[in-house]
Amino acid sequence: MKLGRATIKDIAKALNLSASTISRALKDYPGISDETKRKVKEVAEEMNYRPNAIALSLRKSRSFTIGVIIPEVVHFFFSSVVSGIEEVAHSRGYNVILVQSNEKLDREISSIETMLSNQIDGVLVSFSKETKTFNHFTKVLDQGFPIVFFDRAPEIPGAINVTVDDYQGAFDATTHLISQGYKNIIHLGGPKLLKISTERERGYKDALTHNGLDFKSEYVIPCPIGTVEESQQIVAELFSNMTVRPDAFFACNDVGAVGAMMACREIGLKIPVDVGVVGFSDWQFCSMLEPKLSSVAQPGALMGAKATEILIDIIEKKIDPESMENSLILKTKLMARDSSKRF
Amino acid sequence: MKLGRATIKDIAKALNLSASTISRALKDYPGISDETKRKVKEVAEEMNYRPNAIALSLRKSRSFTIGVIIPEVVHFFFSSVVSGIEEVAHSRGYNVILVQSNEKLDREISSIETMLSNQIDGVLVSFSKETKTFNHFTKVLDQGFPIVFFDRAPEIPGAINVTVDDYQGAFDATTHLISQGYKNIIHLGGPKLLKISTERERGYKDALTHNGLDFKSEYVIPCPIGTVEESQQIVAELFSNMTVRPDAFFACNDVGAVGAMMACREIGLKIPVDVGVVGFSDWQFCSMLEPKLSSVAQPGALMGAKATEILIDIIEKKIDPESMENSLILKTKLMARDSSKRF
DNA sequence: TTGTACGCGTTATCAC
DNA sequence: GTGATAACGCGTACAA
Repeated sequence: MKLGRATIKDIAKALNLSASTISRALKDYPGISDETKRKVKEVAEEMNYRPNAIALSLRKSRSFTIGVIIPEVVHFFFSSVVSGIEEVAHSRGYNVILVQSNEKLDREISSIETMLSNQIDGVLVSFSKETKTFNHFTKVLDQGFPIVFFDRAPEIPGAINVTVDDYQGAFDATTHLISQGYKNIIHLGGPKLLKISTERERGYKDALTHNGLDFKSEYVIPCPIGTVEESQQIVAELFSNMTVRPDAFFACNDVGAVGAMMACREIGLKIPVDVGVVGFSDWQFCSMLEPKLSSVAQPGALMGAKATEILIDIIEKKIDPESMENSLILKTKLMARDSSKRF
Repeated sequence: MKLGRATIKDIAKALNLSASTISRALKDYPGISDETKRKVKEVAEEMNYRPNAIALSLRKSRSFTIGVIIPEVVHFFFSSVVSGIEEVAHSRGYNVILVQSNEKLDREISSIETMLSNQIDGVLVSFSKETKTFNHFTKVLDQGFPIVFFDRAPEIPGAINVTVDDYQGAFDATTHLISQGYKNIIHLGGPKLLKISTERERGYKDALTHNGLDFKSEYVIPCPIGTVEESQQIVAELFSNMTVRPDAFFACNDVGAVGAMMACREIGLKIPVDVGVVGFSDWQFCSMLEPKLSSVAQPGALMGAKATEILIDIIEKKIDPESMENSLILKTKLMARDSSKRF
């Protein structure tokens, strides 16, 4: 009874019954006298018995636990996703085990290993910036282990991916800028390796040509690090060097957009009068800035929720991974605020 | 071999050896021929054997997993803490299982129950705003189950708490405002139930009297909801009603501070010239605002890391919870930025 | 209505 | 050097 870890056996001894009777009584099996059930439950309560989930896992080869591998938690988008994941998992009776890769490939690899060792029922993954090959995923995937990817999803045949429509989001944002009369729109890009970056760039490009504007490759400027300082500096240099003056920025993420806003303010350009700015992700702080930053909202919590539902459905064999649509693309929503509205 | 879940027994059969030999060979026990070891490891690799952590947990009554119960993940401070927790846990060979209470008491209660059921080795807790009684903690604590509280910590005798020095942080912030010449300083308070709120208010009060200013209870204004809109509205009303014009705000959190900034801007007051503002927590966006918001930085990741170290030390009996200091108080750091600097 | 025996995967212990 | 057995906590087919 130490540590309140009373087992079925302990109850059995206390009542002079067999372990199986206790087990059955606790689960209201038919064929156990009400009297016994009552007694058993009473004693169980007294000894504060708690079923041992580990023993159950071992028996059923199921842990009712799902794993989550993300680059980092301290990130508005990812924490939103985790929130959605946790919510759905909890409501369906699953625990969530969380690992950050810290954008490192080796931690990503070792994480799935531990997860498998721990008899995790399935995992949700958004891979690291370092990840270029996917053997560590396909290997376990081929063994029938359920994995659902979200946001940063690999192009593996048969992999199930939940993403947002980055292309459309970027297209909308750029179109919006054009509709507000901006003509020289710079795109501050993200890490080239990630599909989300290339998709956003593609949306930007198509929106331009679709609206009769020229796409100029020198208008796409990568911000590999992803800090405010970086984009602020890049934009500042831009204004001092470029022959044609940019009048708008569509950034791959909100942090980049903030940098652009700061750089503009520094050289005395007014937003949105002189320069328009739109970000991507719609982090909380967008509406706290002055002027309020326009941004493309990604449904983070919804993404987490959807991905989790799919994963658990696969685990519980409610759907067959072979026969399903292998990608779910969620809609983004342009939040047009003061930073890009001239009219 | 289905699902790559080869067991020791499978290897034993394949090699015509006993399970115990395999177990020993895999762990390089003395008294096993090198030849056997080689073969065993080879076959294990081939069958891609992975030790079953669940079986191990059952045997050892240890899961090498710690639980984390927090109000919500989508929160800069808490996600920082989680990051620190995950980091330390990982480096010491522990998994992290995450649950959000969503500020609900009942979810908090059921969470510890599942954790105990899952043979979690110990938990880290920051309780919900709803939590007024602590029986659900003391009950398991008394059974010798390791719990370490962080940030929102209860006043239970013997409970181990890791917090930041809210009092000193508030004292510093208020003193800073005074030193900049502000005289009518309003405190935008947080939820009364939380000790962090009362401590911050106490720090504010003491800083005033310590500097020869009067503390007026009507200058402490609660913001129970905690949204930008709420504090914005409260501050706006303040300016229209109060006889004495406030010239500074020390908010219990950054969101409240932003609301104050917005309200001031709306009625044409310049920050920091007319009004000074300081927040608490130093969220990422503070330095993205215009003017940059001064705030009291709390070491979130460090707090998570420290709490985890203590918890694991207790679990591994490296320290005795009875004989240790039962509270660790981390220092805050005032980040004085443009929103409060007149000189 | 209740008890017995077995297995989930692993390892410590004793035996040969 | 290696094997057999028991035990961790639980559920269940089979017996009584």
